[in-house]
Amino acid sequence: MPTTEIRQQLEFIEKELVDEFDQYGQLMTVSADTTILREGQYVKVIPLVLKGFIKVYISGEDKELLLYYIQARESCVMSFSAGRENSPSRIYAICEEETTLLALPVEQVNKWVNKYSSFINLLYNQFNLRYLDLIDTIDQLIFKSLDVRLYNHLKELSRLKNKKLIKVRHQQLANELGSAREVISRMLKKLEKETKISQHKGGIEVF
Amino acid sequence: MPTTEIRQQLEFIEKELVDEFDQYGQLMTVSADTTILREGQYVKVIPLVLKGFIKVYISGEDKELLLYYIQARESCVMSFSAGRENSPSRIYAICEEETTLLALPVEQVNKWVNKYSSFINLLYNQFNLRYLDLIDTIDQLIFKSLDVRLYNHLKELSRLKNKKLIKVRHQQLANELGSAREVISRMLKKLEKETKISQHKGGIEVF
DNA sequence: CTGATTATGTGACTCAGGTCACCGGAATCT
DNA sequence: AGATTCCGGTGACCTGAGTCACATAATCAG
Repeated sequence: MPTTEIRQQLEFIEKELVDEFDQYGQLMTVSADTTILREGQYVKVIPLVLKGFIKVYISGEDKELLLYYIQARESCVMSFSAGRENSPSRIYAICEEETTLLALPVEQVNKWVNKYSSFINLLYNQFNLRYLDLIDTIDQLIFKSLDVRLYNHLKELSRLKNKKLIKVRHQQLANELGSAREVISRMLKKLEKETKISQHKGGIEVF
Repeated sequence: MPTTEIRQQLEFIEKELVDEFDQYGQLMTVSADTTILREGQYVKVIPLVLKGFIKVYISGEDKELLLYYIQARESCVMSFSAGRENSPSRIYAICEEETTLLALPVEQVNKWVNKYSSFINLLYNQFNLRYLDLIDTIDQLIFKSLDVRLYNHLKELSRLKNKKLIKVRHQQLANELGSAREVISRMLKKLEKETKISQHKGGIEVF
């Protein structure tokens, strides 16, 4: 990713700060299906996603649950506060597609917070986003039935990848929703009958 | 609550900042069973709890779910970022007991963030706490069965009120866990059989 | 093309937890 | 004291969703 393109991506951040990003941050490209953070690990960088996205989830024995996605121009601020407190991660983070991100060292971020007033706005904004994501996840878990959750998830995937046709295994959907494959297959059929989606060999189409 | 006592409570915050709290913050005592924030409302102050605690929950049609408690010396930072973004609250906040808190105006907090470096640590710390609370809630919802959740909740209540004997209605426990009264009654019986708790007229005793 | 792997479909069963209807006792009211 | 309301207990039943055991497809490697 050429520097000019990055600058363009980050035009919502003041120029001097982007200069510092250049100097202290590490630009990295993560290949598809790479786990970048595991439960129990300690974080010392905060990622700023430039291209692609990061999927964040929790995992228990033989089951997992999607928490949220971090998209381009967003950041995993929670890893930041965890890093500062030196508390281990409770979550897993994986890049499903090739993803470009800027890894910013926690100590530098600390300094920037004091130096650039716009930066702190960015952080708060991100805190708020994540918080709302989690609230939404909880809301769906407790108030919505699985078919609704599945449909919402498909819409989210469609939005995220900016495609109508989603190429994804039933098993993966099951994992993301903390359910079982057979159940998802059945629900997909049901959603198809309700003409909310349609399945063909290419993938699932969301209406 | 006399000023000296408040100072004592806040000794972990630098003196000059507490002076500013004095000047700009509003000390208030909220009587028991008062809702201080509803879904859809906009927040313009951030509360710092001095005594008692705030219960935070979400509510759907005919069902609700406890998210977390805000104890003494903690703050509802999420309302802070929401206030800044001017996004409406997704949660409800209620004081079940008489609670003393210091209401700090969002604009002032913004200034203090730049002025007092220790303050920002406090904020991050709180962000992290809330984040972990939510993750834990989700974790329990998806990975634990109701009896375990109930037991954990009772332990939490016991810890929070610093009492072995908890005076609480079955109906309220049901609300907090997003379940039904009959179910909770049954589970309490079960927990009693397993000698994890015992019920008498005074309330529930947690071992 | 063929056999092997991987993905999906489906019926039968189980089970946690929610719902309903109702009861009896405790507390509160008048 | 008698009535009323609140709270907890209990059995019968229902339902969403997970599990098991297979049956088909679809895809892939050689």
